[in-house]
Amino acid sequence: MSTRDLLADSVSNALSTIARRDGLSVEVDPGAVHLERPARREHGDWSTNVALVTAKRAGTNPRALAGALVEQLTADPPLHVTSVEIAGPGFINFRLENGWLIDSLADLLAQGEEGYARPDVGHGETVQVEFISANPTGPIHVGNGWWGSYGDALARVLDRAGYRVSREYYVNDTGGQIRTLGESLLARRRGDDVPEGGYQGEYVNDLAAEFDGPDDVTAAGRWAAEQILDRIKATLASVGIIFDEWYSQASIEESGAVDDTIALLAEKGLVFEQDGATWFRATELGDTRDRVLRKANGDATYLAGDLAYHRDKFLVRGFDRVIDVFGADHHGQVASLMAGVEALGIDPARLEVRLGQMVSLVDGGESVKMGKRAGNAIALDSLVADIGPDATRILSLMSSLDQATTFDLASVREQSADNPVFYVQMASARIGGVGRKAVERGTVRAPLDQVDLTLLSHERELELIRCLEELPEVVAAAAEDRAPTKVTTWVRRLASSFHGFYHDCPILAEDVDPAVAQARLWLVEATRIGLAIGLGLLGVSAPEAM
RNA sequence: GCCCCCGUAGCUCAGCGGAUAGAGCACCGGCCUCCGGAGCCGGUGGCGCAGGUUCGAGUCCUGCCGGGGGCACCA
Repeated sequence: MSTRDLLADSVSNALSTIARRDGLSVEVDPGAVHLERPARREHGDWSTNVALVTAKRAGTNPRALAGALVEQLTADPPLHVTSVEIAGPGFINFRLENGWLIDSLADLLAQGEEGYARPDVGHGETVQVEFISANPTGPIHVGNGWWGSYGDALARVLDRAGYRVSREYYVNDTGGQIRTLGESLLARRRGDDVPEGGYQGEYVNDLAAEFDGPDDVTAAGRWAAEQILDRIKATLASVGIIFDEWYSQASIEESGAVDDTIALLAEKGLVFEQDGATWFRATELGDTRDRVLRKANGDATYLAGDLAYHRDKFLVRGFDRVIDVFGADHHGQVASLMAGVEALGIDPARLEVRLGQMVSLVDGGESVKMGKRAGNAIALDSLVADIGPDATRILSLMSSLDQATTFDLASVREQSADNPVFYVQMASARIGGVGRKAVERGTVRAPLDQVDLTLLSHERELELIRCLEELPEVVAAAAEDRAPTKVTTWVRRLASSFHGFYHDCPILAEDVDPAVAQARLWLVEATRIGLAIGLGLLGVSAPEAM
C-alpha cells in the first residue's frame, strides 16, 4: 500500500473515531478531502485539508477538529510518521522518516518499467480516440501534428491508466472536396490553372505528372486522395503516431448506414423536408439551428455521414466512450454532432469532444498563414525535417490543448540546443553514460536484495525519489483530465532532479563508498525506468547516448 | 449578435480550490585537475480590470476590456 493510501486510511479512521466519541456528524465529501505533498518542505512531507473541509458541517471549527485529529494520530502514528502538526488555518502536516521514500523506491524497482505507474482509472473501459482525421486533399500541417501528438499521447496515457484504447483516423474520402481535388488534378494534367477554389499546392503538380488514369473527376480525386493518404501515413509514422483503424467515410456511405441513420432519426420525428433537402430538427436537442442531412442534389452532408459514423462507433462497435479530438476550426460542428448522438439514443456523456486551439506559426517574427487550398501551410514534414521527431512531439506537448500557441520556427531551427527535448534526453544519455562507465571500470550492479537503499540520504537523492514516487499519480491525473501535458511537466522535473543528483552525488568516483555506489546505481536505474515510462507516454525516445 | 478557447515574468508556456505562483529562453553573477558543462548554483522580474462564492481564488461564478476560433444544402 502506498504511503498516500496509508495516511488516507489513518486520517479517515481517526476522523470517525473522533466523530463517534464527540457525537459529531461528519459528512465527508470525498472529492474535497486532499492528501497532498506540500509545496514547501518546511510544511512536512504530507499534508491534509480534511479539518478545513469538514469542520463546518461537523459543527466545530477547523483548528479544534485538527487538534483532535492530531492527538488521535499521534497516539497511533501511521508507518514512518514521526510527527503530526497543525498548521495555518487547520492543515494537518505529517513528517515522515526517509524510510517511506526508500520503500517507494524499492516498490518502483520491483514493479519495473512494465508494472510501475499503472493506476487503474479506466477499469477496463473501452475508449476510442479519434484524432487528426485531416482530409486527404493535401499534406498535413503543423496544427495536425500538434493535435495529433496530443491524441496519440492521450491514447498512450489512457492505455497505461487501465483503459482499452483504439486510435482511429476518419478518412474523408468522398464528397465535394474529393471532386475539387480531382478537378485540380485534371486541370494540372492539361496544363491549365487550377479552377477557382481548387487546390494550389505543388503536390498537385507532382501528382498530376504521375496520374495516368481517365479524365474522370471522381476517379482522379480518389486516386489522388489515396496517394496523399499514403504520404500522411508515412509522415505520422515518422513522429511515432500509429493508428489502429483508418475508417473510410466512403465505406460508411456505400454500406447504407447513412440512409439507415436518417431513417432512424425520421422514426423519432426529428426529420423534415424543406426546399428539396432533408433536415434534422437539431434545435429540439439544443443546437442553434436545424441542419441539413441530405442536400437537394441528393448528396448526404458531412453531418449525416458523421452521425452514421458515431452510430457505428457506439452502437455497432460498442465503445463505452469516444473521445474526438478536433481542431478549434471545427468547433461549429460540435453542437449538431452532440444533438445527433443524443437523438440516436446514445448518452451524450459518453462522447467527449476535445478542441485543439490553433497553432500560429511565426518564422523569424514573420507570421505564417496556414491554408491547405492556398498551398502555403507549413507541412508537418518540413517541421520534422527541421527539428526532428522528438522535438516536434515534446514541443507540441508542452502546452495544454486549450492554449493557442505561437511557435517560432526560426528560434527552434537556430538554437535547437535550447530545445527542452535536449535537456530531458541529456538525462537519458547521462544514465546511459553511467552504465558505460560502470562497464569500463568493472563495477557490476549487485542484486537489489544485497543493496542497502537506506544509504540514500543526500537531499538530492531524496528529492529524486520524491519525484519518481509521484509518477503513478501523474499518470492518473493525466488520464482523468485528458491532459498528457502533465506528463511533460513531470518528465522535465524528473530530468531536473536527476541533473541535480548527478552533479552532487558521484556514483563511480574512486572515493565513493562501494555500498553507496550500489545504492546510487539502483537509483539511476529507477530514474531510467521513470524516464522510459514518461517519455514513452509522450512518444519521445530515450536515447542512451547523444 | 450568439457559442467555444485564452489573457500568469521582456518572450514561450506550467500551475488536482490550499500555505511565500513555477520552469525554459533572455539578462546579471558564480561552479569544470571530478561518472557527458547540451549540466549545476544564485539574482532581476508576473496572475488584464471589477464584483461575487469560499476558512482560503491564478484556479469556480457574473460583468467588462483585450486576443484567437466558430456560427453553410464545405468538409
